Amino acid sequence: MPRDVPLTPLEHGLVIDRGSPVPLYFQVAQQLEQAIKDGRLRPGTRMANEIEFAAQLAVSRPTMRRAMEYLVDKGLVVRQRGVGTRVVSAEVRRSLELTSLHDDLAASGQQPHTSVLSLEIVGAPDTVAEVLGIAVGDPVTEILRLRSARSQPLAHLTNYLPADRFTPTREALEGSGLYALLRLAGVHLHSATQVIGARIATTAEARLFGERRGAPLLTMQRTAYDDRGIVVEYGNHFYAASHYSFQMSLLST
Amino acid sequence: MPRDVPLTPLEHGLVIDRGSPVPLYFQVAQQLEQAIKDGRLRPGTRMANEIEFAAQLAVSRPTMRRAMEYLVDKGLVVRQRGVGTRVVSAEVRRSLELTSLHDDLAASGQQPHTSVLSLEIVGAPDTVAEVLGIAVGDPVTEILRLRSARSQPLAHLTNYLPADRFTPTREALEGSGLYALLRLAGVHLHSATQVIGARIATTAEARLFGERRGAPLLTMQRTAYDDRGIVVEYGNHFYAASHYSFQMSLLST
DNA sequence: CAGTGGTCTAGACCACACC
DNA sequence: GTGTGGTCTAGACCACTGT
Repeated sequence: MPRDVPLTPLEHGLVIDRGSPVPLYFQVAQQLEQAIKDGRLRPGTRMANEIEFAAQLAVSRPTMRRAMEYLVDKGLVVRQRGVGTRVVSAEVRRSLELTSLHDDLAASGQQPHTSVLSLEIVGAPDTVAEVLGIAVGDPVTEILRLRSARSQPLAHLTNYLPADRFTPTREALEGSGLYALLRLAGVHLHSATQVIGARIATTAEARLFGERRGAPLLTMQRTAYDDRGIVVEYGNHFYAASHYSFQMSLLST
Repeated sequence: MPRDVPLTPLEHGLVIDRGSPVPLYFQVAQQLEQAIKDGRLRPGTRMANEIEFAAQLAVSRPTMRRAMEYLVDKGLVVRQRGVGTRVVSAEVRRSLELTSLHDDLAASGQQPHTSVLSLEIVGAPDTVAEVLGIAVGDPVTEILRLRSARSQPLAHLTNYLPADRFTPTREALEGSGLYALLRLAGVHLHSATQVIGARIATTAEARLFGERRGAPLLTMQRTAYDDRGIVVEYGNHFYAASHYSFQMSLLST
């Protein structure tokens, strides 16, 4: 009788709306996710098995199963055959709430301010042309931005986009992140690769951040791809290491 | 008739073995993955729809579907309702072959060499105790390693593990990565969080890498969690920025 | 042994994209 | 329209874990 801890009965207030366009599995998954996040399903508790859940919610087992898989993919729950399903610890959950492809700074909750230093269409320099897969001199949108938090400049961002594709306005760029704007413009982001390194600031770079020459900088180059494998954006950024670091979380396998 | 490009017929030599303990969906998924990776399914080609695939392989549609979802999750394929399934471009695919939670250096194919500088059980210093969730002074395994590639030292790795859990041998550590050893020891890794930053090397640190004081260092702190939310490992590392950078890829959403 | 999650089937209907 | 992927059902059997 593996009821070491009493099962979590379904009646945690889950309701499903069969008239909604939202898929059933997603309705269930989201409500369970919320229940975990606000503590109604406590860390370490065993959940009822999927058959029982399915029966009580009057959905089929595959549908219930899909909801569970969603939680597993999000790292909120661990399943073991023959054992059951448990909610992960609060600490792990907190650590997983960090983002990755999202705008770096927005997540850190420091109300960042972005000023556009420059926004123009230029001929692609050779390194940019190579990355974007276009010819040297082809028109690209070049965006230079300075990000600050608590009026301390933290990051200098340089981005290149193929000019024919989409060119944001200054105002839009000050209001939201580049990725959000791309999504609004109907670009289907697929994936990105990035390289993070470090180097020493030049005098001019250090001055940007109110530091001295020789200060450590974090650097990041990122290339973002489209659904169709086309490069959407190339970014070359540097950050004041004394005020900024990259935080990320990883799920196993 | 949306057959802009002739569908990829099933007969790319896929075979399934119903006697195998390997799940059907996985057999199919792996063979398709292989076909994409070695070019038999070329980038941009449309694949036959899942009904056709299922019929030709004599599996049910949900099973075929699950194989497709595996490819989507790996970023190898893009699906659009009403349109079809296409293989992503070769460039995107290559960019996605980079790892994340795996051993950093192993993937870069530089045949790294690891020397164990020190391996002992010590009382937990306060920061370590806090991260591992144990009391200050409790026994922890402390591992100091130096990683080199092409006989150039690149990284200084410091790890702490709860001593009661698992203590690797020197020999094992020189042969394989810490994470591989943990897995062999039956530890179910769940997730990890890491922080990447930069700073300036002290004289002693610089000497390790054959550099001068003031050289830029990349730093990384990582905390890895168990299935059950217990901290398995805490690492505090620094890297010679002139010879090392972190490369990673991200899948959208 | 009983209980759990993991796999698989053979259907069905729906939502969306394109012509 | 037609064709595609997205959702959903109601069963079945298997594999693993624990007692």
